[in-house]
Amino acid sequence: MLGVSLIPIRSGSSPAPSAGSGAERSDAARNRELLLCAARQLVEECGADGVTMDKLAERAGVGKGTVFRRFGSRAGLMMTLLSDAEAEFQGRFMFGPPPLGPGAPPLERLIAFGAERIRYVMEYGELARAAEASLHNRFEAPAAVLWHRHIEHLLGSAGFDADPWLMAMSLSATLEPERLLHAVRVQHLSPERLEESWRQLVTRVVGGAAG
Amino acid sequence: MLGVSLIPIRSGSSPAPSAGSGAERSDAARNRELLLCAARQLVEECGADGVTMDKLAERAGVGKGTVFRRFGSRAGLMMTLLSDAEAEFQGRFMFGPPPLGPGAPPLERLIAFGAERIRYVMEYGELARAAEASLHNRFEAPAAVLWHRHIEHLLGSAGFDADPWLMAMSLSATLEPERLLHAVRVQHLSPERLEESWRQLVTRVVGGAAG
DNA sequence: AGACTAAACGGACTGCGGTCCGGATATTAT
DNA sequence: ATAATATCCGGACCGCAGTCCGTTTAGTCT
Repeated sequence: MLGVSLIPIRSGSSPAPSAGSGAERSDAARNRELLLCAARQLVEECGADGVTMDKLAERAGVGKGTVFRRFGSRAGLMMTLLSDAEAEFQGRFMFGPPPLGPGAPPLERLIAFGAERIRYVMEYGELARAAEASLHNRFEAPAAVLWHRHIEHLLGSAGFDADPWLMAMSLSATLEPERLLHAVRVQHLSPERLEESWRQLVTRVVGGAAG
Repeated sequence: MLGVSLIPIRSGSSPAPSAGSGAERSDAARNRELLLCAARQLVEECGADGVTMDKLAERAGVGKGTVFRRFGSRAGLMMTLLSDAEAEFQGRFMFGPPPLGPGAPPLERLIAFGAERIRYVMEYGELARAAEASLHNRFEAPAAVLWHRHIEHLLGSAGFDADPWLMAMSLSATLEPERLLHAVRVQHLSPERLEESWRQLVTRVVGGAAG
């Protein structure tokens, strides 16, 4: 097992600086707090899709440049807002109790992973969608890479013998927020039905054999 | 079999008006020709991602409003540019020779469909990606609905007995242009490897059975 | 031909994400 | 305390997709 570090995503509300030489300047820290607070307010008021960088800057009482220096982009802002929930989810499927965490058979872990992911998207879907929107490298995002590796690893453990890397890509595609949100919110499919279909999918992929 | 109409997408370079009372006005027809011609030039020069609506309007010598009246949106423009290739592809998998068209066993048709789709994306991927970008209802686009129904139908014919609608959604997700382009252009996977993984996927999905 | 009308035109305008750089400020060294 | 400096701030600015509405024009009717 590789020594993968947990939570490679942006530090959430924690005050710790990322790296480099000196610590974070006090005004910068203060502004980050203001921005995160204002952002959460705005998400609650307008929904994730209704949050604009201008509104956020105005609400927090800072300049627009400050917003972009802090978060890099709109997607970066959304990732930051998600980071706590994301870290908690990562902890559960990597170190938590079975069937999601280690201890259960790989196929059951895969099934549980999909089910948990669907629930996650039902709760944070808008943020998650916004976090990967327009990002030219949404597939390289640390969280996405981690999920991919996890699925790939479970496929391998379950005895899947043909290109687990690509199969993990296909399975990840099924669980993308945009698709799941559309299925539930527009086409009115129940999350339970999505979970059952995921179960069918992974069971057949792991179990079946193709010449 | 339902009487699905072929090519429900935007009429390409054909001069025919869509419907309604009167025919298309002559200046409108002239401007559409100018716009399509200019658009193809720009795609060749700048790539699909480099085409902006302003550039297009200037190149065609028309106002910006005209561009949007004609195509509705940037995505609409891209769909129009794709319509010929798209119609040809649709014709092939619905009425063409086996194994893609009718006559071959469903599983072989599914395998061929993925392979052809991958080749299609290798050729028109940028346009296809741009055609479904930012569209709030990319999943409702006529072409996407048609593919979905086709896959669903093949799954049913192959004896798949559990929620073919959702399974078709998962399979479609694997074939999305953005993902395939990223796999080939950024991660340098060969199209052949993608095709083989698709073959594994559909074979297992169709063949295996899950309690 | 001349008047009438519905359709098409065009470009100014808005809102957005993102960039840039001159000026302000916190921190450190003296 | 004062000076030096690296960092941060702010908002003007850009390019883009998409909208709006006053103006022009093609087709039609007399």
